[in-house]
Amino acid sequence: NPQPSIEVTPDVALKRKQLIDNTADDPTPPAPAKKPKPDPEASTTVTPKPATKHGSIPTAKALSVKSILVPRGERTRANVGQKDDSLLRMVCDCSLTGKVTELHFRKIPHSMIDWNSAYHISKINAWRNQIYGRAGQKAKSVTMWHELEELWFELYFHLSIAEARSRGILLPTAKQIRDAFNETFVGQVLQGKHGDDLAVRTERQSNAFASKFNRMFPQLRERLNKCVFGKSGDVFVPKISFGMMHRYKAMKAKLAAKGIKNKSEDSENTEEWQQFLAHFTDDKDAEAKQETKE
DNA sequence: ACCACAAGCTCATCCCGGCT
DNA sequence: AGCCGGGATGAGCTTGTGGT
Repeated sequence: NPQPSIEVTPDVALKRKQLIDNTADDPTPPAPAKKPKPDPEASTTVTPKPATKHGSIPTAKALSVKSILVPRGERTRANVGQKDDSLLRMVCDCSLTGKVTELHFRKIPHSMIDWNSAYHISKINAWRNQIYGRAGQKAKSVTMWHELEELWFELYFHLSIAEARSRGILLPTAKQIRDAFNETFVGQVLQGKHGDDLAVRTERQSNAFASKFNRMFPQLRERLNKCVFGKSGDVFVPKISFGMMHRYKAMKAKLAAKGIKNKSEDSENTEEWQQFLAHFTDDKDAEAKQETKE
């Protein structure tokens, strides 16, 4: 998969380093180039407005003046084995000016497109779907996971582990966990990164919930499984309040500030962590204060 | 329940026209 | 020419779905 030689000045080359990977005419799958993942705190709900923003808070002007290229007609997609050159262009109306713009698929030279190649078809659809999506013609909507929701998962494991160490418990079913989660979050208005109010939380459905749940904190899950192995008892579902989540978040921040390696998954042995957990659930007063502060 | 993949989201960069 | 601002575009990631 040789890089094409593109003549550019060094600084341009630098700026383009990402782009070069995919301006390549070579239409074979590129090697999965990894890059450090950004702060995953993002949590937004799909809105009909265009999602593109800069890091800073967008000005009212920027929001209201935004124009969108709206593709004409229904969503259509390319299918393997069905040649259709018309899918390589999209006629769009500019939502502001009404100007007509025709966008063209550029990823693969048209003469090289193999309509029997699943990879090529997928590239064409990725391009088309991106344009549809920007115009608000979504195929599905997504509610990003909020930091507090992820903290909930983390606490679920920590509290269950602590409980399993003190007595025999039975792990709840996926549905029981989800019900507890939804009971906590549904109807809540959480705040985004910039303190903005997000849309009211709605129920997380079983498949999506399980999908997320199973991806989170594999080490903690493993530890919990070890803790309950060979024992039995009542089903235990920890009760997790927003006050607990906030205090847990604060504690993590404190540890991080002290330079303590703060993968909570590894932190069971730190003294502070032990102490924190010990007073975590019975410290109702502190919690009540926390909650009223919100 | 798990896995593969489609679709969504954010961010960075490219691109281009207008202005100085 | 160089700067600026905003639209266009793609990468790289997350989330949700559907088949098995």
